[in-house]
Amino acid sequence: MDVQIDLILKRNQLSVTGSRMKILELFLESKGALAHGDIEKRTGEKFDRVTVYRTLQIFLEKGIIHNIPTSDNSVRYALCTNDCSEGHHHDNHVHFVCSACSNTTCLADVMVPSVKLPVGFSPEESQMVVTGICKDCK
Amino acid sequence: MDVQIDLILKRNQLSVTGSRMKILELFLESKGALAHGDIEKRTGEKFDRVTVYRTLQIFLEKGIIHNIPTSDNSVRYALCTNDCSEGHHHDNHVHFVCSACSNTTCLADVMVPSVKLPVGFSPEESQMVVTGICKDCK
DNA sequence: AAAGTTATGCAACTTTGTTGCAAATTATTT
DNA sequence: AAATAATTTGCAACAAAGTTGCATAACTTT
Ligand SMILES: [Mn+2]
Ligand SMILES: [Mn+2]
Ligand SMILES: [Zn+2]
Ligand SMILES: [Zn+2]
Repeated sequence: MDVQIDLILKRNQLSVTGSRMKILELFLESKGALAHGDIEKRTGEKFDRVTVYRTLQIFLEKGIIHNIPTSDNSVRYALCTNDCSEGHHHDNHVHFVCSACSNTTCLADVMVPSVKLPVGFSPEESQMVVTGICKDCK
Repeated sequence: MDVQIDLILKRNQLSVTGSRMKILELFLESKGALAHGDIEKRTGEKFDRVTVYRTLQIFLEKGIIHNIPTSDNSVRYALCTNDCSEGHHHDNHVHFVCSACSNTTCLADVMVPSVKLPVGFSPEESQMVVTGICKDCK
């Protein structure tokens, strides 16, 4: 695990620091997505709030995590599956938000379907969020 | 216009007040979606921030407006096309966010396609957001 | 081990959203 | 049309979320 964490950080030209290791570890352990608040809780107030913000920010830029669109004003992040790189994300899978446990899951095997847009609109990226009951809550 | 506004408010058992009329008017005029900030700007600081929050809140509950999922932490609202009622929205159309002008458009004619989920997941509602270049910016 | 580089934590601040309550406005009744 | 009842508004005070500059601490390179 520690080796993997080290590898991911170095691959992205990030210096290996306590907060980055710990936060990356959280993402690797966690099945679903994490909000800023989750991370603060699970790190046990060990790191400054500003550090958490900055770490998430740089992980996002580097393509280590991606964020997930939501209807409320919460911001959630999940680990990128693979081959995402600086500025180029390829996590075009569907996200599932459970209305019971409110966990957010990356459905890595479910691709976002393409839709036919009205004339004049040219798509760049599509995101899809499905709410409902997850497999742990049914 | 004024008659229409009056009608919508009364149909939803809302008392007809200055702020509600004005904010509803903004939605009727505007082609795209509005964020809380847009509304504050366009009303010209005429109403208290709290009033705007509460008005949006009740419009949402009544099914007069719906909110649109975004990847950043912004909250955007758009007028419901029709037949949405208290607690029951039926705006299952695709939303388009322009990366040039950053306007958000309801693609009322484009339905959100359904996807096949892994076993154990039961869907309730699906939302889809497409980013790209809109017809005004191409 | 020392120097150079980068990240962290603190403080101070801005923005965003919430709550209680008295005054004002709107709806209803007489 | 005036009085009463019900609802909404704005203010104040607060809480939560996010940002920025800068000195210190930690990490990396030599
Ligand atoms: Mn994902
Ligand atoms: Mn819409
Ligand atoms: Zn669940
Ligand atoms: Zn545009």
